[in-house]
Amino acid sequence: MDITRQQTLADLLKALGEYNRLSLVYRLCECGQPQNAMCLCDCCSVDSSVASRHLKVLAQEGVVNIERRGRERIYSLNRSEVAAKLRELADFIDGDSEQSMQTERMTSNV
Amino acid sequence: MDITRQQTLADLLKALGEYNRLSLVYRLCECGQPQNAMCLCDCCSVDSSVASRHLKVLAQEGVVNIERRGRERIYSLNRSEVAAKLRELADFIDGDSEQSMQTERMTSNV
DNA sequence: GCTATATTTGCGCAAATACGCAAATATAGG
DNA sequence: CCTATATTTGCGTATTTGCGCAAATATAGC
Repeated sequence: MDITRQQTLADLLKALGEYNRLSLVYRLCECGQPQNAMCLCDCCSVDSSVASRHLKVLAQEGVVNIERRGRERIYSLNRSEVAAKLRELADFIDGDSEQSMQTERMTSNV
Repeated sequence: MDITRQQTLADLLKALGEYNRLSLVYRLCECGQPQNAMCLCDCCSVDSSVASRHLKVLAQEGVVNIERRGRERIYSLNRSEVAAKLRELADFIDGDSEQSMQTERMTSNV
């Protein structure tokens, strides 16, 4: 496995793995439409500066897109991309590749 | 969304979102069979104590199972469970539920 | 019991991280 | 230009986190 890809994936998971950031993602997911930061920062009751920083992290990892509209930033979820990456990892762990089949039942080979 | 579940999911993602811990998961995934900690700690070239702690975190989050065998601990991946949780999140983000369809194309409603 | 191996735990340290506040910046709208 | 609103940035702080080393613990095998 590519070391860089592994690091990139770890960064994505880390970005999603913080409670308030995950809350932002959930919020964007549930409300179904792009939101500005003021609106988003309600959902995790933190200072707007904190929300801004969290959203920046999410943007850096490609989780959200930013669209400038006047003095606002409109954030939208990168639904398909993020979902695809998560599924890719799930597939790898699941062992759709060869290595799982010889294992799943071999754990009792003591 | 349940706050506790959200926190649990965040914890899982955080556990996976650290480079060396993700390396351990990859290693367990690729070698296809359970491993002890000595063997695993090679893959991320850290002290065995560090590997032990990382594996403990992964075990707490249900990523790996521990089986005691003599003085060794044999770690195995909880493949299906972890993959299922990742897919669940992917599905949620993807928006298999109602809210996505009105959105995907509405992001251009400026 | 003694020794060797595997793992865990205590400790300290350095770096990263999340946070809030206040100031700075950007821009809409008068 | 002035004001109001939205966002970012600088700064200080408290907490968390990853790490290595050494000591402690557990167990296999003699």
